[in-house]
Amino acid sequence: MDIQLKRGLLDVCVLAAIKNEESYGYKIIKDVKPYVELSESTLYTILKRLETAEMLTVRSAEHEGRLRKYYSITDAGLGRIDEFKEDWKEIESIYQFVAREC
Amino acid sequence: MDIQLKRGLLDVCVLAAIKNEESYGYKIIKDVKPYVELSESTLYTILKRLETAEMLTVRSAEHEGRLRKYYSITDAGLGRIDEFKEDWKEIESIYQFVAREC
DNA sequence: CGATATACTTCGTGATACGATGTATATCGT
DNA sequence: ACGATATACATCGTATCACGAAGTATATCG
Repeated sequence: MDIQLKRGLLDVCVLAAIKNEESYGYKIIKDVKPYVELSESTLYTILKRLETAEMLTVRSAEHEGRLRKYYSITDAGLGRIDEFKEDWKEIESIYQFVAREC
Repeated sequence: MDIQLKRGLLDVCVLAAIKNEESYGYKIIKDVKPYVELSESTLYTILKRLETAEMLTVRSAEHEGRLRKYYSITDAGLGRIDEFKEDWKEIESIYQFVAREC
């Protein structure tokens, strides 16, 4: 998919991936993969950004000798998803405008 | 609407605005306005980019003493719109993923 | 005659997706 | 026993891009 099109979709995809239960980097990538391709460098950039924006919280825990950082969504994160749903109406009308035959 | 979300949508909106008949900057902004807000500086950047990518062609003509640059879509431009329609299927599935309740 | 609309242009800035690269451990197959 | 692969997180540099600000210039309307 077009890179530019992914912008604005990725943040919200990551939030959706931790919406129901906390998750960690590698799992998020796998969960999101069926919908969008997401590289590790991109994901960790996004996670840091969302953390700064207080849309998620982090806790570190050891899992089988390896460190894992578990991410949980906050109310602000849930609010971000709601905003996206609002924006979706506009996006759909844009699609109609672009795809219309005449 | 979220700026990041607009990326990838704007190019295609501009192409859609000249899809059926040639148009010019000021008119494109007005035609697209009901769907997305688009500033002049953004539009002219986009027009230049699309021209470089050979998705549109330009001709200059005088109109009531003022210069106007008329833009027409090319086959590559029409192809770009088709690509967007393809991407749309993915975008919709992303929306389902993000907006699902569970 | 000033405000507003039309019309195009350039510059600088901030946001951001991604490839490349690096570190480190666990598991699986042969 | 050992190499490949999967798991897991991190950093850096680059290219792309939307936008506000500011500028130039003419036409129209009240």
